[in-house]
Amino acid sequence: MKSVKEKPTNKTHSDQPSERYNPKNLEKHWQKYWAEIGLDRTPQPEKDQKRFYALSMFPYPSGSLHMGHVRNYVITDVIARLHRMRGYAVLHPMGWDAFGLPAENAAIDRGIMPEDWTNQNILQMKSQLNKLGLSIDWDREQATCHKEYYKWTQYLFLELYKAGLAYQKEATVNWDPVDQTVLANEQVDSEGNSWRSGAKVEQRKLKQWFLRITKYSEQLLNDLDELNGWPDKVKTMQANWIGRYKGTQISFALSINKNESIKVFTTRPDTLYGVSYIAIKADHKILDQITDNDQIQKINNFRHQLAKRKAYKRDYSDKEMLGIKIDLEAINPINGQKVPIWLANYVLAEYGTGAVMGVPAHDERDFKFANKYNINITKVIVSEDTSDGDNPCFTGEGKLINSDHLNGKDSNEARNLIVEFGEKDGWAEIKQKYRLRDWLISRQRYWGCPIPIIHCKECGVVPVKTEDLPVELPKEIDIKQKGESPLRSNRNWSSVKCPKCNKKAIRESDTMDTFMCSSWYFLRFADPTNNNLPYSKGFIDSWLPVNQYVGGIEHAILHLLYSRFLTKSLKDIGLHSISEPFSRLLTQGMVQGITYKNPKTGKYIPIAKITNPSNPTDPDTKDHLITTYEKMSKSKYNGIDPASVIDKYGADTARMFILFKAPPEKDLEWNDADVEGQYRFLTRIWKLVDSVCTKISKDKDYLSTSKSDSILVKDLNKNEVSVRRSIHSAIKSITEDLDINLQFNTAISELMKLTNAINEHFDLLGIPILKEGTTTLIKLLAPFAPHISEELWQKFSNTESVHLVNWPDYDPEAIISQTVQLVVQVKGKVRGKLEISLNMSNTEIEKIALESDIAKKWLEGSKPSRVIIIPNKLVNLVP
RNA sequence: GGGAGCAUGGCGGAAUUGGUAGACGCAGCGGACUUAAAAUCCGUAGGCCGUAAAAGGCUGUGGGGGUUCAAGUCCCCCUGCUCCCA
Repeated sequence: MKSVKEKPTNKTHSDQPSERYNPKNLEKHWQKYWAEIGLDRTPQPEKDQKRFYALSMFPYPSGSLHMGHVRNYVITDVIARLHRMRGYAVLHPMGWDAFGLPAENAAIDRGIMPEDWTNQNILQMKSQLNKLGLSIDWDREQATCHKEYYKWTQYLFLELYKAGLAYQKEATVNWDPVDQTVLANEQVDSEGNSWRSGAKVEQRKLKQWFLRITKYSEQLLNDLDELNGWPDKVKTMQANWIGRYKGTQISFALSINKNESIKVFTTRPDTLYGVSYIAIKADHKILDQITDNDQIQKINNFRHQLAKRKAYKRDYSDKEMLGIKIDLEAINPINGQKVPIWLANYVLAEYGTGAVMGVPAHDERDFKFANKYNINITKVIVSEDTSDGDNPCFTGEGKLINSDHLNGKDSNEARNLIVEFGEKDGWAEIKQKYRLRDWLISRQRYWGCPIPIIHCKECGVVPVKTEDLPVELPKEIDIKQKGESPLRSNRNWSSVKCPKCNKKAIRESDTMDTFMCSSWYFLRFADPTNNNLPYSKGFIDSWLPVNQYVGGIEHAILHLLYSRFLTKSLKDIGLHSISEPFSRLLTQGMVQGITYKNPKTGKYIPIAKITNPSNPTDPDTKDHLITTYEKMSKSKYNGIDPASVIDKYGADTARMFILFKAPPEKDLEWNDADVEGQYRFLTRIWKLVDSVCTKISKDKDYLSTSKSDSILVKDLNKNEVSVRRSIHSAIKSITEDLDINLQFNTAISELMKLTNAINEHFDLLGIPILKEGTTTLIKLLAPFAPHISEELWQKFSNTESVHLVNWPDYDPEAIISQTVQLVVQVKGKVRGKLEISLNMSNTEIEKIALESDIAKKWLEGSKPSRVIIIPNKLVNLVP
């Protein structure tokens, strides 16, 4: 292995490659060298130096690095390396999203403490990561489970608490009976199952901590417009999640007590004359008006009936509708008619006002409910389209009937009139609502960040004093404890003195949702060792927002929305001045492995058992197998271990493959043959550089005269001009692909084209152009395949790392060709091509085209009626 | 059910945003080197017709229609797939 100082020109002067490409030794060597010169460390930016913050979503330390991680980190590494070469001060850090359930499960299964298990995994993954040659500044590493970090998570929680953004309330929550914990709405799928355990989620009432994200609904929605560097898809998903909608709130007074009213929310006030009942949720506060014991008993029975069903509230659609009529009546404000009030399970408890006006003729759920309980149905809208005239439940818009003085008006007009009248009369109000709910952060688990609160009988909720932070997780813990949080059962830990009155008090035993820990880590990276504050304002304002954030699409809503919320709220608290955390976002696709499945048994077959990949069969049953690409997982036997790929081909090949195979946002199909293709390409570059060095060392003329390498364009031969064009157009397109388009696959294909172009004309090229070509190629390759680039760079007697040299600029003159190909079309069809000189005038082009054999053949002597000319490109003759 | 997106050779994917479809690579085929194989190098390649071979022609970006001198790209309809929300 050569050191940096050795001169490559002293190598064997033979036509044979003097040394074979051996990634294994070479990569280890350069990784060590980069560590020594501190290449990866974030520099103190010089005055006026531009900064660039590249960040991958930090991983959960599961203990093993998978291909999804590799893809993620290689992408940011390419971008980080590019910007370093372009003279930016680059921040490219890494950390660990280290709290969470798997650590507790490991503790339960294997008796290892969550902390030890996590720390071991971090060490292991870090060493795996380092084999990829990622230019990560490990000096800034953070792990959310380390007290140096979670101290500040707690600090931020208290800041939110003081600002009124963290609060506690009794709430119906999603309880996971398997993991014995509460889940956020987002962690429950549409079937009502836990995202983690898969268990059917139950409803329970518990006192829980919430963050008031809804205060920021409007900002979170409106500011999406400013995120030009985000995929539209993610913005749409967030907008839908926040879900702003407009409607009218209408008050229905009670017939027995006009001072009490039920507020309903509707988008269809035009159907107000069609209201035949009011449906309210089973715990609506209007029920306090009921004093009759029989009634109260009836209501309680109904509540029990609902609780037993464990119906998940978002999953009402195909559930049986249940309701009971109660002895209260409401008054329809538009006509003074009395309408019955029903308790109904289809009224969403946490959404809207907890009450709806039942208009069975024009709402499907109301229709279903009214049919079941024989509630009368009044039609008030008729469709103007006669084809759906007989539909008993018409949800569209139309003309009003049975609506007194509004008869004959259309829905839109009627809506406006009713709302206008209601507003004047005081029973209607236009309201903007959001689907977004406050963020439930309480978890009844051990391995999470403790909520720094003390409950005192005298003083109530008391925040832990800042100087007492962090509230550390106790080491002695019975992790297998079920039903109650293990923290609460540890009385040594949970019994404390009240900071205010010094009397006996109890610690909050809930820990925070891990999304809380991961919603601010990108801030800490800018000021990673601050002992007095989570971070200082100056560092945030100068390094953030993150210039390029890269991660999986699965975080499109939760992580990204929470991070935006926290960034905004901490700005309002005054901790920094930025209002959005990530200015540019790339959501990379999955890495999929080839998967063999027996369609009859449904079993997955390991690839090792496939004897004939073109006609795969089940080794046991001999059935023909179906071949697909699916997300890599152990159960499908389709995973590829990054370590084995690096062992065989080197990290550079793995990086090249993963970048070349598909555009970053698309799923990537792992394919061994393509991996070899990338290895071949790197070997081809290796050989090319070797040949150039050999040619130089044999050229006594060149060596003795110490000729300058600068290129005199006028002296170049035709081939040299063409190669020079390839060099400079490669610089142009690769720079644009990396900086603007984030198209790594096309950037690599440009590298291939350049390599091919130099190889093709090799013998006809002078040494200066060969040198320009290969050294430029090496510089352009450097962000993608950093190790081989460094090795090849040093063959040209360079003493500085290739990763510290300037990214090449292209010469616009060099790209221009003096002749261009003119496409000749006749009636829009390509009939031939002509070589013409650059910037020919339209008249000349027309003349040349008309005189050409192509025109003679296809026009058969007739004059074209029209000639369309795109200069330097195309002429279309229309007969 | 609502919303968004996608559909290009045997495969992964390109296409300056309306101007040469299939860049680049993989797999394939033919050849060179080799006793042989691997590796490497050279050539070839959408489909169909045509020819001894060429030349040449037709057709072609899921299907149908439209706008335009010109459509993978824009518009309408249909089919299929994916994602998000119910």
